[in-house]
Amino acid sequence: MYSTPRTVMVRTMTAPSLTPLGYALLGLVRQKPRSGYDLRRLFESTPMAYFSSSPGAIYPALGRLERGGLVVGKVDHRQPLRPRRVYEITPKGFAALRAWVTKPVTHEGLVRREGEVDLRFAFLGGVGGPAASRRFLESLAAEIDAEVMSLEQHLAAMRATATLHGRLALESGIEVYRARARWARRALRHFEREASPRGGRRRGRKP
Amino acid sequence: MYSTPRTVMVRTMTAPSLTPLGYALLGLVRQKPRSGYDLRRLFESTPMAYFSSSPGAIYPALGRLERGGLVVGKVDHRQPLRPRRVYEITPKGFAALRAWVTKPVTHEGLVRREGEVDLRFAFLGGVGGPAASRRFLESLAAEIDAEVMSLEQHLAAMRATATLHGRLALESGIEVYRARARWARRALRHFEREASPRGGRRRGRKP
DNA sequence: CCCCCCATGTAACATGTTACATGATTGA
DNA sequence: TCAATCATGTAACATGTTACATGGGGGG
Repeated sequence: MYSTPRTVMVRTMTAPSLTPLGYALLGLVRQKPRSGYDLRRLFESTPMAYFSSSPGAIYPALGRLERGGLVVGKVDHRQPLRPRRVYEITPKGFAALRAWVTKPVTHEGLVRREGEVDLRFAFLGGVGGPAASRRFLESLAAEIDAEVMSLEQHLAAMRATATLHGRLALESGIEVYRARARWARRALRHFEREASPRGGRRRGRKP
Repeated sequence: MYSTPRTVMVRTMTAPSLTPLGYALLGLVRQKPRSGYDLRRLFESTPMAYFSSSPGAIYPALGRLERGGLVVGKVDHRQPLRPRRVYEITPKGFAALRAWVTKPVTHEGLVRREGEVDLRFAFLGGVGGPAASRRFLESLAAEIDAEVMSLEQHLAAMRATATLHGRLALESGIEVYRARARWARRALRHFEREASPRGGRRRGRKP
């Protein structure tokens, strides 16, 4: 039914494969050191509200990142209030973030896990150069095109049988993907100017 | 931090509040009686692939629906193969589905829980009349407009400070919402023709 | 005196993921 | 006999949700 991998031996030593929340925290901590409370407010007051600001999600997730060696927490006593634990990213954490952010967009990543693509792109600025952005946007546009074609075939096939609402819902999905493809191709132009492989101005790499 | 409801006494006897998967199964079983295996194939081979086809998700979820009295499973021995459990929706299940599908779109439902809105609309055809579709699409368009305005304010506020990638990611989100609003207003026209409160042709209500 | 803000955490619970188990029939 | 298809299920595990706990400082 679902693809059953025959190879079970590999046991990739590397990627511990975080949850979306884990990567979100990692990417935000890379931008600048932040406490759990900082992150909670961020999830409350910005478009990142896709993630829950609940302490029962964030504090355990930060603990996992720290146990995995991807961030380190340092206690900050300077405030008169209760001491804060401020987290910074480690080289290992930076490597994990870059690996996640720079991998090409897949069908799976586009269709399941909503929001992941945008999040990866938003963090790409800090960890990859313009070439990485180009690769990302090109693979995104290609995956979207494939998905749109697949959805259009479905729409044509169901045209006779399905209900009005079913067809309309599918058309909504198609148009959302079309809008994203247009955005990807427009964004691509921002990175094509600086196409020289090593020259030109480049964006910062590390914080 | 998050809104703490003061009223704890209510304990609404009614809505057991299913997960998205629970509602998806309920809506599909309403269309016609289906087995767990039917539903798995559906999640594999259609744009509903947003949901996992894994048996470890679907069979327990069907069991919960049945224990809650929202569906009933009947064993089908007609096939020469292993007997199938075919589920049908109950009146209670139909009521729960209609309650979920007809409630107005909220900010929460639009921004968190991706895909919920489209799913609710797709199922609305079977359980509500054109007036319900109109109400749904109008509340959806209004919520999207509000969200777009909020995102645009954020974009303007971050214009100076944020990175190129952050701004572009936000623009992607805005354009996706705009595409959805255009769709909602176009879909609305499908239901405004038959605007007479009780007359005109009407869509089927029950299976 | 009480409540709100800052700030961190934990416990119980429900759910989805991954992997495994079972079992009959059909076709190579 | 082996593999594939039909068809249902369970067990271990990680994670998010909800609600509760704690504790100091400032303002009305």
